[in-house]
Amino acid sequence: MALRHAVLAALSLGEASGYELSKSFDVSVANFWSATSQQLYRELERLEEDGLLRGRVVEQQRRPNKRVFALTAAGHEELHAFIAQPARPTAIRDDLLVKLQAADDSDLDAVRDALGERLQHAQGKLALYDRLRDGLLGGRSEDAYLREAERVGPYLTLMGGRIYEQQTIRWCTAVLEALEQRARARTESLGLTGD
Amino acid sequence: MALRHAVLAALSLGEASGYELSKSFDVSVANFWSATSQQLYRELERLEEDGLLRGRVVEQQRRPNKRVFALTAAGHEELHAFIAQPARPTAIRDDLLVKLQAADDSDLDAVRDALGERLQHAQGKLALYDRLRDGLLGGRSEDAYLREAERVGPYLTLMGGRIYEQQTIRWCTAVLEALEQRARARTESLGLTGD
DNA sequence: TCACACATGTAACACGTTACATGATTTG
DNA sequence: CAAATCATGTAACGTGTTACATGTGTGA
Repeated sequence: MALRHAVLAALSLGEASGYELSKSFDVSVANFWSATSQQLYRELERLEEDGLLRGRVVEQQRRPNKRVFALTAAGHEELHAFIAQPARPTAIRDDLLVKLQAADDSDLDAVRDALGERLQHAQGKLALYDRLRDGLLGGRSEDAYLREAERVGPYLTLMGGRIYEQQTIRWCTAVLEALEQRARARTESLGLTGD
Repeated sequence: MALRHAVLAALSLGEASGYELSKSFDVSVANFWSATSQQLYRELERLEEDGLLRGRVVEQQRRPNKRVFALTAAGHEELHAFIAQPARPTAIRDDLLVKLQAADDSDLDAVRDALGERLQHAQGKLALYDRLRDGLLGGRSEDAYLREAERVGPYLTLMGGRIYEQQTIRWCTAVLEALEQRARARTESLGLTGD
């Protein structure tokens, strides 16, 4: 029951179609949960079967019809119950960390590449989050927004994502620097290592 | 092929039994990948079948025998290949963010509890990582360690975990404060919101 | 003596990924 | 005219979680 609640959370802000959800759950956009469109279509079916969502077909001109889903009362209840229930710690699982953990000196170039890619990706996401943030704030200050807005969740999760990407950028930069220093030190003392 | 490489990475530093691995892959200890012991035993079987590991039984007095696994040459090759291969962005999936995203004012207490728990957990992990760090450094400075140590991966992933927990602590604290300010503002202006 | 650490596993199920399929409309 | 966007799905497979099972030795 994991994606389930993420979908309910997304729909708690308003109805959406599977396709629309698949946009905001995309790995390179998501700020609180990610999933493929295939997962979403499957989960939406189940949620409707279980009575937590209701879908209706919206006919469109010049593009395919879509099915738009909205929470039912049961769906809202389920969400409140989920929020109240104790959470377990989140698992760390990151390919980049595995690579770094296992790398020896012969892997240095590959690891540097991987770190560079991650760095770029984090910078892109940070820029995206900043744009989303400006959109949410709409000219108001953060303080004013937090006082006045009806729902502060989306803003606070966005800030979570923002801090996460900032930290990723700092870490990648530091690790790249450490690896370069090490590489320099190694070439300067050729053959004198490992004694 | 995800856990697979994490296990190979862990064993690249030296042989270990399933039980020993299950300790370091525990959610509340892991700094680069987490998994349950059940997953590990299953994966170790497969890795041995595929010739990437070799296991041998170590007989012990006063406790059950254990099977200790070590990388084969093929295992090392597989690791190098994995490190060289391009990585895809990591998915964000966090129950706490889902809760925050979905929360309305009636959920505030539950969300505060969840944030408090996460905060405590992060503080515990940070303290643990600091102890592990001291152990790795063994009195040397970070600079010296990065120059002299044979493998810097474990230290750098540990620093990744450390930064991650520090950032979590900062974020939780900021969110808790924002929620409290909001709660105060709400009770002061009863009934005047929403216009 | 009761709980916890050590040590390994099976079985069933839930969740996530990848590949494939279809077809209209808009943009370059 | 090709590519991207809109829109929904099926099938097969790989990964992760939960519950259960077993038995010894150590410390409170």
